[in-house]
Amino acid sequence: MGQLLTKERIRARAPAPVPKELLPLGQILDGDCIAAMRSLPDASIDMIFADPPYNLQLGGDLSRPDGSHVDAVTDHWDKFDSFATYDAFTRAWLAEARRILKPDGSLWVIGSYHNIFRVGASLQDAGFWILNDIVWRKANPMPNFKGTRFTNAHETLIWASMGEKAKYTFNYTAMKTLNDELQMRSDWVLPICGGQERLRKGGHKVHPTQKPESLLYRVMLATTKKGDVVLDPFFGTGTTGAVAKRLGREWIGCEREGLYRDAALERIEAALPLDESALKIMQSKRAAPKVAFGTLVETGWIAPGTVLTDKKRRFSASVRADGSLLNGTLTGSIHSVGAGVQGAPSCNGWTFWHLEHQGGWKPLDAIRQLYLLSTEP
Amino acid sequence: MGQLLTKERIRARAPAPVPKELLPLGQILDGDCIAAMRSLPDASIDMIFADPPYNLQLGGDLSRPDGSHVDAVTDHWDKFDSFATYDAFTRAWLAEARRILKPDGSLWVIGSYHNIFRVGASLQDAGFWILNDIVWRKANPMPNFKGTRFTNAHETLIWASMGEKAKYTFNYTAMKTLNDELQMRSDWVLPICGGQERLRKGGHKVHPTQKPESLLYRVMLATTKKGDVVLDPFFGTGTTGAVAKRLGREWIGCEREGLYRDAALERIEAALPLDESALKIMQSKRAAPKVAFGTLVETGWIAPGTVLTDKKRRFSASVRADGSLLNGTLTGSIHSVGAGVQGAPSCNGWTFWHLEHQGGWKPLDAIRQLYLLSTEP
DNA sequence: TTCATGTATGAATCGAATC
DNA sequence: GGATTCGATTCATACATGA
Repeated sequence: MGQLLTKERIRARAPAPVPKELLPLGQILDGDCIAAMRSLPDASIDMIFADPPYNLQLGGDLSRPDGSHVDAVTDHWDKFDSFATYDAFTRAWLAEARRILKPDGSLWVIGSYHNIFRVGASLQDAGFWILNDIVWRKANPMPNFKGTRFTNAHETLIWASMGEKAKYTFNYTAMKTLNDELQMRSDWVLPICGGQERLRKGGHKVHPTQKPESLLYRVMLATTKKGDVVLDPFFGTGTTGAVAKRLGREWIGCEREGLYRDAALERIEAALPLDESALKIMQSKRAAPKVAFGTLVETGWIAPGTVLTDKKRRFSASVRADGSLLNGTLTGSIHSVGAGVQGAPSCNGWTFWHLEHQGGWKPLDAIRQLYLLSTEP
Repeated sequence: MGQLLTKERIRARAPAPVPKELLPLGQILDGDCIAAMRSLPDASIDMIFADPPYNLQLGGDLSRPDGSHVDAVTDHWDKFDSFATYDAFTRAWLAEARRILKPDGSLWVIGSYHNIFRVGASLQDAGFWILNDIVWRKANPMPNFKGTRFTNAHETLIWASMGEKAKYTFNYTAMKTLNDELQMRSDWVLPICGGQERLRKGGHKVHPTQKPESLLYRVMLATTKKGDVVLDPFFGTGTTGAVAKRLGREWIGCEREGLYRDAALERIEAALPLDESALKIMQSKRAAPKVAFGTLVETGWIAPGTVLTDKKRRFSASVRADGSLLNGTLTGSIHSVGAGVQGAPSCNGWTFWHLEHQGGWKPLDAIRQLYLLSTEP
């Protein structure tokens, strides 16, 4: 078993695989992740999922418009002196990760714009070969309260093999099935972790950055086989372990905070392998195609300056560059200006406003339908 | 003009702005982008949009920091050398970009997983401060034909200011309007460039990676003002120039391929600028002319003695002749009394205090809007 | 029980001008 | 340059409360 010299091993000049009995399966290694990984043998892990500190570098306190306080990530483990310090830390854990991964294993890392560019460059430098970058589009992100930037509504994952020519596992058909018979894309719409799933103690969240199980579910289903060994060097409250158990994968974690370790063990203990019907519930729905009026302006379907009227041509308004309408001194969205000219409390601008199109007088909604048709796969 | 020492410039210790007459507006500079940028004065550009080469194999497009040409990378290239060469090239053009950007200017870069992590890390190292990473989610991407990875369905843009404390332009309200009254998020769904928009010659596309105008439209509408100078160091077939002309922004391009320059000039020549009224965008209150509460009292919009309450009528205060409020022994501005009655550290009196107006219960802000409309030219 | 309403909150690099 | 003042700013979801 496993010690025989198979054709594949000879061709790959790979050493004999490490027997699973020598690995601390189903255990959370205490302490610093680099030291913990050092205790593992070479080429023994099938997949690593890493959620390292993001190095957020937050400024002062932040309040919502209603005056309530935003509970930020201020934990000591997210603090680094400089980019150089963070890079050194990143290179160190990536080197250990590379040593313990099998030649046909793969690496996942998740991050935000604060750290992901540094991590991505470092892992390329270390010899990893990027297979995809995946965008987790959050269905329900925190808004930008001060109106100073775009709402930070996504995080980025990198999926990489051991090298340009290295093999890796990708369950293409499973992904296609999960995505209603269309190829799974590099952008995934998933909700953030909350509700029942969020671990709480005394009314407070146990970990500030607990990841949703749906995210790990898709990662593991896509890029590991049943029985594979998955390592998470930043285990936290054990989402990776819980999902691994549910999907019949082996897991190993590294975590230095005792509070997190305890919560994770309790959680994983309670996790049950999923049956088929439960799997279906985990599937993500495809994002409903939603088109903002501004998109039609940006994409040239409706030119700025176009004059819109209502069906009976009693009212008119002109389109501006940002998709707002102008009627005398009245400006705003298609809905608010539609309401304004009628003196109505509200109005569906999509059906209220009309324009000349191909010889006919059509509601905006008809243009939106045409746009949607043109962008369908 | 422009050479006078204004209050603002003295306070900011900024040098005199560069007169636009000294800039090659509406021109495509021939040659290597680094050399071309070197011909531009310091602190003269409001925004840079850069679409650099994505891949090391496109070695022909690369130059060394000294501007000399890098021979095509052939069979013997080594991965480390290639990344290092690409990084050196990136650092070189970023350094020039930084020199010519105004202190309150901003930088946009677009890339894919092949290069964006290296570019992102380099621009952080150069002192740029990332404001957002933006995901361009392609509505109609190329499928993954071999079924070996996830469909690569997005590209990444980075938007960065000149530094952590630097100012920058963000037309928050215009973006919110463009997105049907919801904050614009960091993930943008836009179609790829095709159909009529795609430049072709003899049945073949002129440029392999022509960007859609809708993408540049959103970038420019969000982060530049009318009349701003936009530079594109990798001009290609001139999408940046065409959109700049349409939106009333000035543009400068750098492009070494004569074929692309010719196609770009022809295309931009044909582009039609939007007229003034269509160009107007929704102004945020920050940018709107300020109205003091006292002005509403002075001009009779709100009579001294009027009683204001909060929305739920828990608190009340009366208006005094000088525009101050009175609540028991508490007196002061609409903001400080609003904060005082709630025991809150701060309060926006404009939205907190309400009064009876034309049969309805309206916030002070609504009266301010009416006043502003009445005074508009 | 169901529905309507109110409140809490999530990896956030979140203000600008004047004194 | 630091402190102070003015006043601009939120989306989706979960859950508790009350009708």
